[in-house]
Amino acid sequence: MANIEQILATNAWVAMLPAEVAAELASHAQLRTLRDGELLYARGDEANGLFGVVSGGVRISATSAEGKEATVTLIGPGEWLGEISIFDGLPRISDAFAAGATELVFIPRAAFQQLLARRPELYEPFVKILCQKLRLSLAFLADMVFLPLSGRLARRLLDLARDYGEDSEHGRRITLRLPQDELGRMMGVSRQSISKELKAWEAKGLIRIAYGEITLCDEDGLRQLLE
Amino acid sequence: MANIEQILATNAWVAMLPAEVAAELASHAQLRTLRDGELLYARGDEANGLFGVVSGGVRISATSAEGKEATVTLIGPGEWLGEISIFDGLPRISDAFAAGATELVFIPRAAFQQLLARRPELYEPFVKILCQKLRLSLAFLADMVFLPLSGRLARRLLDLARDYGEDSEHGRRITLRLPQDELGRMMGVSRQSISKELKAWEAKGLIRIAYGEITLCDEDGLRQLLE
DNA sequence: CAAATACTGTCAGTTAGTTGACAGTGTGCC
DNA sequence: GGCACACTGTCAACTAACTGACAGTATTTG
Repeated sequence: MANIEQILATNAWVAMLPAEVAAELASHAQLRTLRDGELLYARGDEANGLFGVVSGGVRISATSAEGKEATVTLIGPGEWLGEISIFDGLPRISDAFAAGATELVFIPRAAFQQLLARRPELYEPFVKILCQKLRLSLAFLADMVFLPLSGRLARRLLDLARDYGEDSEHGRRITLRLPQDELGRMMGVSRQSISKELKAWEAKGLIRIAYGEITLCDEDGLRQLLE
Repeated sequence: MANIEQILATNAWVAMLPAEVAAELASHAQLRTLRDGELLYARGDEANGLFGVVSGGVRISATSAEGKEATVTLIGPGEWLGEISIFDGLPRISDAFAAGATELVFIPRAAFQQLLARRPELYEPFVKILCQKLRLSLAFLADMVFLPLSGRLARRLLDLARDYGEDSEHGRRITLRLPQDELGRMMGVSRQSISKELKAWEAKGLIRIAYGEITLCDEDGLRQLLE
């Protein structure tokens, strides 16, 4: 239990809370682990609780009527997921899968709700998270309409490099396993379109492509593609 | 002042609140009116407060680097706008214009924040509104990726007919002024594409087209376009 | 080690949607 | 009534992205 409290304390959002509220939150939290690709929840599931990523990651995705998949976003260490259904009580809107071996903290809905009623300070950080996600999704919508694939892809790679990158010999390397068909699912385009775009950038020296791996050599050059 | 309290009381979200909290909210609210097309706020503005639509409507839109406009959503009577910036304190992310002559209630940010601290019951309805908007925007994103224009347009017309429709001789008429170039801005496509699609539907008897006005004759037929 | 699997590159043919142009029609206003 | 303006319909030329196919390379597994 002390373990969970320490884990939660490292979270930027929880750190905003008064110590005793954080402790109370920790007392209801459980640890969960998932193997790569394991389903955490599916669209339409009842809201069972709130998850915080400790290590690994969670891929949030949607599935079309014909079975095509689109990756909406990746949730990394220190981030939360599942808040929407917790607050409004409606079913999950997306699917969530582990991206790599993943550790999570889980806070059951009932415990969270009771805590929320007793400790309204809890609203503040989680409302900020909701706002952040709303801003991100509106920005993404605007990009969908205004930017061609090249711009959207450049933005996504820059974001991934910031959140999941490490500096290497030739530039910032994205440490995620990132096959081009997964990038296609993130951007809502075909694998072939991604391949063509990346290949053109490699020829210009903007990036380096390896097997399931991308390194950004010229981040400013990529930023110019956003206009 | 009693006037504003009555107006607020008709709002579904405010009705969820204890009477004295609603009264306190009303005591800080002001009435504002806008002419058609008038700017309420612009992207990048400081968050000055929260708005509730009493009559008329507000068009939330985004502008690209090249000056193209996209309509993100319409906010109608009984709905709120501007919550994101109120909760997180960051600048406005979109532009907001009056769609037709519009009456609003305005709650200044400072008053709302103080009230929120004193009356945490206020969080509940507004968090639900945030959740609803997040769900809508995720659903719209999924449609963008999965559905062709025909499906997205059918969905939008059905939604508009539900929110702004009246039953008429030939079916459900959308009472908004709805020129095809505005529909194009809503869907992120050109006016010509909208015209072509609507014309094809009219030929099949699904809709009737008039000057700035659309009537849905066969809503089930339109729903089939969503698969 | 070989075999299986995962990933990348590329091509040809097709399609959905774009822009720009222009004609025609409906509405509101002096 | 007639003019200005807003809105609709349609065309041709173009482009981005799709699908399906196939070859080639890297990595993992038995």
